[in-house]
Amino acid sequence: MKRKLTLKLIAKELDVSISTVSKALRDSAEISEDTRQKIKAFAKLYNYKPNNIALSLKNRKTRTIGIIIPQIVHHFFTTVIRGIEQMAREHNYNVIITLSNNDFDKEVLNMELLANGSTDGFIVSLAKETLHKDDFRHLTEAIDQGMPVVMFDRIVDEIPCDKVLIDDREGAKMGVRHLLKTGCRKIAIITTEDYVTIGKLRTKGYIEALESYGIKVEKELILKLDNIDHCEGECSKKIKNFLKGKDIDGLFTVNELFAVTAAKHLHEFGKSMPNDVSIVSFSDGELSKHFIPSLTTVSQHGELMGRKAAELLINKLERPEDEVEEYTTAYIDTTLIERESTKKIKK
Amino acid sequence: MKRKLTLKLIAKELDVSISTVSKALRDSAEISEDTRQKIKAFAKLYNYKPNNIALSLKNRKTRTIGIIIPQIVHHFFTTVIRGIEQMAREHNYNVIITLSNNDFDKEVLNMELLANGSTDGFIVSLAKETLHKDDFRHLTEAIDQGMPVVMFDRIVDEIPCDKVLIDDREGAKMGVRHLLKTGCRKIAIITTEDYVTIGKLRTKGYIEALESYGIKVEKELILKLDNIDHCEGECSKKIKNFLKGKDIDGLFTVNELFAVTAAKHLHEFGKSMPNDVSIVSFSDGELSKHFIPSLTTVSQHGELMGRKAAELLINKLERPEDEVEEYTTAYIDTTLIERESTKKIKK
DNA sequence: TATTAAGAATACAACGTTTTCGTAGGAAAA
DNA sequence: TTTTCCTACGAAAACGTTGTATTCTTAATA
Repeated sequence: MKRKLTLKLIAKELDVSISTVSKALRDSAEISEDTRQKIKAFAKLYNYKPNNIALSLKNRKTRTIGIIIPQIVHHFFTTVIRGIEQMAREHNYNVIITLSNNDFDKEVLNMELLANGSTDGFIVSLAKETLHKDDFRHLTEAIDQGMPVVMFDRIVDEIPCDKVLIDDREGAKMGVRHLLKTGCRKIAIITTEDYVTIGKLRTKGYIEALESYGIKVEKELILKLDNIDHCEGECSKKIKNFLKGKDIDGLFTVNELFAVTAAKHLHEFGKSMPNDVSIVSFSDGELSKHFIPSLTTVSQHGELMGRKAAELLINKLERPEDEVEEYTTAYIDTTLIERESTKKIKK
Repeated sequence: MKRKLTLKLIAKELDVSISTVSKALRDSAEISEDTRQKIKAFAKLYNYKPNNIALSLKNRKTRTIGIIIPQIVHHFFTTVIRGIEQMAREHNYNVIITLSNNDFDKEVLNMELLANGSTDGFIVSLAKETLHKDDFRHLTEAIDQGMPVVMFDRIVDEIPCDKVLIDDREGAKMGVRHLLKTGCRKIAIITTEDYVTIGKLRTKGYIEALESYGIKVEKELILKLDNIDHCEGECSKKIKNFLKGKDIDGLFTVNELFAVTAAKHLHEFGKSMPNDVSIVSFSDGELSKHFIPSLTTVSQHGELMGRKAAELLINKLERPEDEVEEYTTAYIDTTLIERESTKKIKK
């Protein structure tokens, strides 16, 4: 197991000083053409690569972005990560990903860990438990220490930092209006409890869409569930009970899982889609695409979101010292993707 | 923006030397009880945390594991990552994830990047292009430099390192035998070209299962496709043509996407599942669970795989210098998950 | 009283870089 | 011959740690 090549070793080998090697490799004019070539040839031959850790220490910069997210198994997050990765790569940054598993303590731990030298800044989507606890000291602390933070998706308004959001209200509105345009008039929604921001906003969009058509919002057509990562047992049962006997012709759900679970139960009740009930779901995933019938969705563009978040962070990281603090909140538009779970719009 | 607290700053503030601070914080007996308490109190008050970068440089250890995978959007990989994360956390290691996007150059780049000080070792699943190119210098180089490498899933035999594999042959065999047990006799397989190891092995398992039932393997019941990340257009068409007019009663596929695409076409052909055709798929994902009918799958336990890979790597990282090199290949068993796409076994 | 031992703190080197400053030696100018 | 100015290189500091070696007190011993 040979040791990694360092400037020191090259210096010793070629009988010059470390500084000379360093300068030669960085093409400094201080070093004669001859020596420079000799050193570069040697370095290339033995495949010298500077040690990033040493560079980080020296520069007090790591060129690394830390991502802190609740769950990687969500397709949405994976697309966001891809977006961040892309943008980071384009600007020569690396990316470290850590998972909070929706656990507050782990989120705090992860941040502290990364804050101690491993990253220049953070891109964060908060754990559910954190939102519940309403405790954001780990975030404010990082910010106080001069670490830029960008929050996305699961954010909290009070924290002074850049934010990237899906335009949830507008998206839900668009989705529900699509149901309305295709002729649905009795539209239910399956959403999350209000403490989950996105659920709240999407519910709002649903209500606004109905109102814009002059349709009265009926409480018993709204089902609020805990936002969990699977929808079996209890959750599935609630949906079943909610749908049973309801004479709806449209259904809007805030995520894919609610949609397919509902579809299953509707199927059991002998209802067909889209003829008896049309479905539109907020979504990020593969499920809707491959489901039979494939689901019309309000698509979230996680990749764009990631790119935007990374862009904001990198801007902050590279702004001159004396620039005034200023925080942006960016909204990522959603797109309606028409598939088989809704009828064609009547012309 | 206040600067991060360092030993030096504490030393200056308390008017002692840096060494004293360092030692006090590490509870060295060299420092008097008094001074120790004073320093620890100060450090705690101002929330001192040692700088990991400096530690890494000093110790020539980062306590970080680098994961290099083709795609994070695959549910399978996300479960593997979770397993690695878990095990790493338990042993006080961090995890850095980078994506190759199935691109050879990016894989090489990523490895070089991480190899230059950022990680102590690697857990790798090779990019498709890398397998195609048959060029593994980046791996052997890392290994030569004393960086332990563990390969999983997409491996290559020649590289001297630990490996973790799904028992693909056995898994496929189990899946196909399940079809046989439920009464299927004319079973097709949709698999990948042989250069993808897992496809090859799963095809082998399929053949062995048939043979164990004394059923002749028919070439026209085997469809080999390029292993791609989506199955639309060309790929979907091939499957359609393959299925058209075939009088099969069972279908085994090496991944979920092939399965649902096939299911769609069978649906179009008016065939019902599982009555006309039963389906078993190798799988890792959510799709099978929520598909209608839900798919019987050979499940892969990515989390276990991740845990095992991390365990092997950490073992290598922490073994004494003089221990003999020895490479393990671990197999992770698969489990058959019965769902609605197959009939009940006749007693 | 002089020597030693202990206890308590500090100095220093090292990890691998980059960069600022310094200087040796030679050529050109005075 | 002396002075000046390049050219080409090297020494040293710094980033934040830690471990070894060293120094400085003070108290105990001969």
